[in-house]
Amino acid sequence: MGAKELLQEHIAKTAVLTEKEFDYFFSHFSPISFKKGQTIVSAGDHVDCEYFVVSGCLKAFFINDEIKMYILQFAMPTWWTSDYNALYNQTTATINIDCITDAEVLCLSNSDREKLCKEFHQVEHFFRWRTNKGYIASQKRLLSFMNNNVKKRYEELLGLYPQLYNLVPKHLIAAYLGVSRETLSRLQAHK
Amino acid sequence: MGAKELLQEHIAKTAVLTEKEFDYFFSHFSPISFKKGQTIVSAGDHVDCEYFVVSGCLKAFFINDEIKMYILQFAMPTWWTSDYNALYNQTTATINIDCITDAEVLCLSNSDREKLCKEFHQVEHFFRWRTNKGYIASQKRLLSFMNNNVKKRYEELLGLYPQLYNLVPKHLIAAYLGVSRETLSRLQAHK
DNA sequence: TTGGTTACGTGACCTAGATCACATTCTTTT
DNA sequence: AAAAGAATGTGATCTAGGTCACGTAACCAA
Repeated sequence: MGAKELLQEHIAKTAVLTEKEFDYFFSHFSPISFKKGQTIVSAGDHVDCEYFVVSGCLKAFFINDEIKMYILQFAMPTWWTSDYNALYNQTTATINIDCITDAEVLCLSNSDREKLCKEFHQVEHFFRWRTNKGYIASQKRLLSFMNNNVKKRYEELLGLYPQLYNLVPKHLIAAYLGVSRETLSRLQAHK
Repeated sequence: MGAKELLQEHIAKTAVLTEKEFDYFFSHFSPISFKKGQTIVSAGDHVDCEYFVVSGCLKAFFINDEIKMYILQFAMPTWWTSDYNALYNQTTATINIDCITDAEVLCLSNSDREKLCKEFHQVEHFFRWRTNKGYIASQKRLLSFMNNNVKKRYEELLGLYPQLYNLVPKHLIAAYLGVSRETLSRLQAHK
């Protein structure tokens, strides 16, 4: 499936757009291809776009004291990612986004999103629901953080996204779970 | 300021509604008063409404193993709260909401929200932005959880909401920070 | 193919914060 | 104002997970 069809199918789940409206909507997106390891957003950058993942896997992460990395999100096909704090508040990025694998994304600028939201009630509806889901997922993750130990959080993650196990290196999974790679490694040993 | 004016001023920051439109919008809200300690939502309940806080302070919390409490949110005037997971996915509540102080809220049903969003593009716009802010705040809190020790998180919280220090008991602040009350108490001792 | 970089495993030790136990104060209720 | 119940402080101990150190295996790139 092409990028356009993927986006169309994705949007259709929550918003109703005519073929013509969707074409217009889609015309605001720019496709970009990245190689494994390439950087999309660096801390300190001005952030102007958000990204819809068509293929591959990205990570959005925070680096503390130039040493420790915490992964906020693994972004897989049909997921959206950006530094939303920077994007909405017009500040520079505090997080980084790069490619765990080769990836194709569709890029939508902040101003185009706002324009499209204004022009089409259904587009505004779509983005409300998308953010809603993100908010609910984020609350769940926060709760899991407070309530569960590493082992449970690891099992929970693999339960939700089994493909991660083979797709991303273990030390990145550790960085998502907020533990050291050594601790994660020991978990697997004792099963 | 009355409940109506508070809501009107709150909405006006992100959405433009005529006086008449706002009156209609407001007619879907039911005011309710609660006493300190009263429960608004219990885990297991069917959740039908979300709540706009007019006065007082609520807490939204999760109870684990009937023992430990984790506070997801302190809800103060102009904040919205509910079990959004239950509300949007039509499942029963997994979290509880009750009153830390006497409180007045405005209650909006899920179906009325969706109806109003459909009827007024501006209302949909408002709810998109509200959720957006919530999402960004939730991401920040998650990051703070991974990145900071208890002391820093405590200072961060009091920096953002100084009024909490006198308003809510320390063991609830501990439950928000995800630490034991003893640890929080010791933090204060050593300054 | 070989040398360098990145990923992963594992032992030894350390520390932030949890848990348990009990004392003290502050609030309600009567 | 007294009694009961919350909220808080603080010592003694315990433990999940971090840190450091080192070894091995896998994956490139030249």
